[in-house]
Amino acid sequence: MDFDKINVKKDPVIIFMGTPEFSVPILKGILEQYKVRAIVTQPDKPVGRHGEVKPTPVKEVALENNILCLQPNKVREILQDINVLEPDLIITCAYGQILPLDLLVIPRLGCINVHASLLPKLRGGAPIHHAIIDGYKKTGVTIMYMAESMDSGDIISQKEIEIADDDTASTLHDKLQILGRNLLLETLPSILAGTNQRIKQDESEVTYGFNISKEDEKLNFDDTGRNIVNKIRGLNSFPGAYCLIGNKRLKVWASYRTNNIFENLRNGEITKVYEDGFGVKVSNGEVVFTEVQPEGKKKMKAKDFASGHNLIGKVLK
RNA sequence: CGCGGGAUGGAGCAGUCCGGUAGCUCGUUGGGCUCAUAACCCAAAGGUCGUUGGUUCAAAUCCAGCUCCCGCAA
Repeated sequence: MDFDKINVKKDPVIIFMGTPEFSVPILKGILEQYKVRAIVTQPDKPVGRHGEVKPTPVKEVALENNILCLQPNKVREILQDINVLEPDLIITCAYGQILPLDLLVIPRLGCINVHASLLPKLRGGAPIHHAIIDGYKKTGVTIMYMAESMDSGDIISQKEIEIADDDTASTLHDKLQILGRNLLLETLPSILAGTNQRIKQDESEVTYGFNISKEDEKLNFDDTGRNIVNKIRGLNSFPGAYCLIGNKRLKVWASYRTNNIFENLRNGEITKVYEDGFGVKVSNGEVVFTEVQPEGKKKMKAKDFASGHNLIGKVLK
């Protein structure tokens, strides 16, 4: 039988590249409607306290669905394999490595990426965290073509979302992964048909949200209450913001700011113990910690922490 | 065998080095004070000190093993 003559649409050959939890709903969304020829993800790495080697969340989906899974240390190592598969389209989402130009030019329809911000805002590896830390009022997801320099490619489609005052990086992450899945599924037909739009990024509007560094996780009580609270919720629930009490780390998981002024206290000094936590003096007022976690302990209500420690007069750093 | 902290009434902690009556800040319950209160005062209940074994006249405490929890680093 000659399949070309009975008008059977050939499935596009799609390769998916992604790694963390964020990519999973997006990959699953694709799998509901399309075939995926191969999945590329980061190598299994030792994770956790005992160095257990665990597959990446994306690899688990590949295994469940019996899809070819490649885990090169460097993408360059699998250029040949990708070439052989003759992909029509490569879809990436939080893969974790820069794709070389040699790879970008392989698929007939190009390489597209699902990025968790409204590009050109927040290019980089941690757009969700930075959207909150940097005090953005809204963010979103972008489907774009991939270019050689990071997150600079032409925009295909975008969807916007408000950042709520009680959003954390974690809740925003969950909202954006759903938004990203929906937007990708809406956009894919036009991409596969070659009818999608393609908009250049406005370079004058570019901001960055690079990966979180150790220094980013440390609270600075000379900063404003607003910035401190944003940092705390922007790093919840991973990796967490911390400060030092004595020489021990204290992670801070939740907080709010007040307008109370304590002029004769130093920045970082405990102000008061309240019903729902304890206050810390900051440059322009006070931040009340409501959930904390000392080294070696579980998360606890800040009020409970205060019960077991005499905090008045202590200074956090 | 990566480094380290921890397990003590319902919660958070002290006590362990140097063995000898179970302590602190809260919470809960009852009572009192008050126009009133999440404030204050008084009282009560609630713990075989993670687990197993050892040493001892005597173990939360010393010794050995085990289980579970967590921080750092990757």
